[in-house]
Parts: sequence; structure tokens; C-alpha cells
Amino acid sequence: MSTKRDIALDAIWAAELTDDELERARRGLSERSFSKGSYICHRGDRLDHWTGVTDGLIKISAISAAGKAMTFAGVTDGGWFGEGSVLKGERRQYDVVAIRDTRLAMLSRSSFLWLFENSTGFNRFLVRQLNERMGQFIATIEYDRILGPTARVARNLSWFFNRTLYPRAGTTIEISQEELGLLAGVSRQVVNRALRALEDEGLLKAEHGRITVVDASALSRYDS
DNA sequence: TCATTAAATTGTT
DNA sequence: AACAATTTAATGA
Repeated sequence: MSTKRDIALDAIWAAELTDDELERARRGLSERSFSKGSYICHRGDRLDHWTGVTDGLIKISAISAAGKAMTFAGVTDGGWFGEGSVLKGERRQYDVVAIRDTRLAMLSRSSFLWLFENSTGFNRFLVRQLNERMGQFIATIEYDRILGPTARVARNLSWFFNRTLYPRAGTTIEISQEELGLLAGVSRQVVNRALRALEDEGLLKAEHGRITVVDASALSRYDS
């Protein structure tokens, strides 16, 4: 980095802030890097930062009492998460793990709360984000029951190309078939077959450790 | 830069 | 779940 990049200006919620609000946000921001496989936080941690993915990929997951791993969501470039724990001053309810090398931007709790109290632009962003995620979770519950495994994989993949949630993400995502399986709630074998099927239909290109999406909207509508 | 080796990921049963 | 094949990343000449 030749000139220090302005994390605040890069953040997707910055667009609607006033100069004054932006300056306030800038003071509460810091940056951290995590290597692939490392925990960003554990369930039960009291981590008082609102967190955004500058570059990379993380998953929000938990381990069931039976010891079974479960992934709820992935977050990639430009996505922000953890407002629930920060708002309520609660301990984190899930593990957050870096799926690949990741750089995170972190906004301190006090700055977050200040923006929450004072900035209408910031609140507009929060409502939009919460609404978008809610829609996604509802859709997930719905299609978990009615769609076949290929469609589940397709729709879970399309998450990462949601422009509202991840405006800065590109068309390729670095994720293994195993991780995608955890996310979609299917076995690795099923992911493998699904990816081949989707590739045959020309919706994506599967390489190893990497998937390039050709037609994201078709993936999000996929059913059969 | 190239060859060798280890590790990760994929493909198949 | 286990195994083999393939690709990448790391190492050292």
C-alpha cells in the first residue's frame, strides 16, 4: 500500500454519511489480517467490534452438541456482520472462521453506537442490510424443504453475488467444495456433482479451490 | 528458473 | 468414509 487506503471511504455504508460522520467513523476503524483457517472469534467471546470483510472470505458457524459442524453464512468482500452482538452488547453466538486469508476492517463499538444514534444515513444502511439478510434466511428455510441438492448448492453460491450485501465482490470466489458443502448443508460429493451439472449448463466454471460464476441470476433462480 | 516434495482439493467408489 | 488422482504452494539447488 503506497498511500494508506481510506478504509472508511471504502466501506459500503460510507456513501450515505456526512463528512462529520465519516470522520467520526474513521477514528473508530482499525484493520486486522487473519490467515486461512484461523478463528476470528469464538462463540462466547466478547468482541466489541462491528466487522467488515475488506478482502477475503469468512464463515459464521457453530459446532452442535453432537460435535457436528454447521455453517450459517459466508461473508465476502464488502460484507459487514456482527451488528447483532454489538447492538445488544452480547457475547458472540457463533464462531467466525477465515476460510481463506482475509483482511478485516473493524469499527469500535463506541463508534458504531455513535453512528447508530446520530446518523440517518448509517441507519438506512443497517435497515437495508438487515432486510436483505432476513429475506435470504427466509428463502433458505423455504428452499431447504422443496428444492433438490443441486438447486441448494446453486442458490447458496448465488448468495455471494448479492450486490446489496457484497457490492465489492467479483465474479469468482475462492472456496473449496467441502466448505461449500458445509454452507449448503450437503455432502462434498453432492457439491461435486452439482458443480459439474451447473458447469454443464454454463452457469459457472469450477476450478480447484475456486468457482467463477457466469450467470449469477440464473443460479439464484435455479430449481430442478 | 526448474525440479522435488508436501499439502490441499478434487474425483470416484 | 476411504482411496486415488490432480493441482497448488513451498522449498532448495
